[in-house]
Amino acid sequence: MDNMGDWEQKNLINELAQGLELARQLQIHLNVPSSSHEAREFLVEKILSSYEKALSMLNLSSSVSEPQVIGGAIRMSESPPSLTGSPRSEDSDRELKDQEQRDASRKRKTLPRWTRQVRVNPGVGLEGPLDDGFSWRKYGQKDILGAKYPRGYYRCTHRNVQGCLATKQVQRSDEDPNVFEITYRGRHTCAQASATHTVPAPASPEKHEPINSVNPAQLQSLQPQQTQQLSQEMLLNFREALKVQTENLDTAHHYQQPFPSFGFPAAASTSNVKVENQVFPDSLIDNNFVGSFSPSFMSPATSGTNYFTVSPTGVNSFGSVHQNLQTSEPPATSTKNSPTAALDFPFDQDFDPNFTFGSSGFFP
DNA sequence: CTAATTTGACCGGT
DNA sequence: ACCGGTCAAATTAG
Repeated sequence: MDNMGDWEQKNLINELAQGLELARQLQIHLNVPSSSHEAREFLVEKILSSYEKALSMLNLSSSVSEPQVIGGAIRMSESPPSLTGSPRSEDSDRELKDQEQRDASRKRKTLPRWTRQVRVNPGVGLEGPLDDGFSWRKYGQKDILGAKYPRGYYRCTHRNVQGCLATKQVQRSDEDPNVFEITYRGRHTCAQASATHTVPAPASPEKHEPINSVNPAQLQSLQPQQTQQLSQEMLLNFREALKVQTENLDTAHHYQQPFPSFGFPAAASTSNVKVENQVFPDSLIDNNFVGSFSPSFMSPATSGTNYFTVSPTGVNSFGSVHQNLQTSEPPATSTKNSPTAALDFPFDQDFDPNFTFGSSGFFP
């Protein structure tokens, strides 16, 4: 438990320390009226980058779901690692489609799935969910029985290109238009830096390598053995550093997940994270399934939803407040329309981008 | 023009 | 058969 962990640990400490230092600088900048917006934003970007990397290193993936499996039964559509689009015939002729790629690979069981309940504040100017920079593309919408609002289905934009299997579902609460349930499923395997992640790499006159662009080949060749297993002290320190309070909520059964969700835009007041179903890697070949460090600081006995509340000390409002929330009824266009909310969250379970450090990159 | 969304049908598990 | 999830043609947006 300490072989390659040291290296990761070191990097993580370094990353967090860097984030801390950057945050201090940002604080200083905030007190100085002569500081430019660019400088501040730059610092924010750097901080974000640091924390994101740290989180990636932490490789959030819980193990040991519950004794009782919550009807997982998630069928995966065909997602062959190769070939192009498969023009499947549809409604007209169902005779010809049978055995082909329909059943391509059914080894996929249940993907890890976790749900966040987001509550947005209507009072603030820009309410509405955040956009973490992931590119989502809506591919469906369904009316759910018993729910007033339909559920939107989103998938990663780069699924066809890179085979990113990440999807999410967004459902609005029945009565509170400010509460959304976002269920994420699968992990991003694509290069997902888009929105406000543009680390310009200030002073590194060495090489000019693409920082954000990740080669799919690189991603695929990433060995799923590099992020995991940190000492408990590490995690504790990390958690304390983020000043995250974890409170136990009721709700029947859901495993807790160490998601130190800090720094949401002012809109998101509370984020509720609950893991519905966690699956251990079946064959370890699919994605970067690594996971399984056991977060011992979380009380395993308390099975329930956990709220991560960010203490309003100093950490808040990171990221950009892009919103994509439309809550209105079109006049009378088509049959039935429904509000669509697109939410995004900055964290995944584990993501291992290239290890190119933005600025203070040191390499072994 | 391309790309994303809309929307009804289809599919598979329960 | 029902219900949730997905596909893809049609439509709309950029």
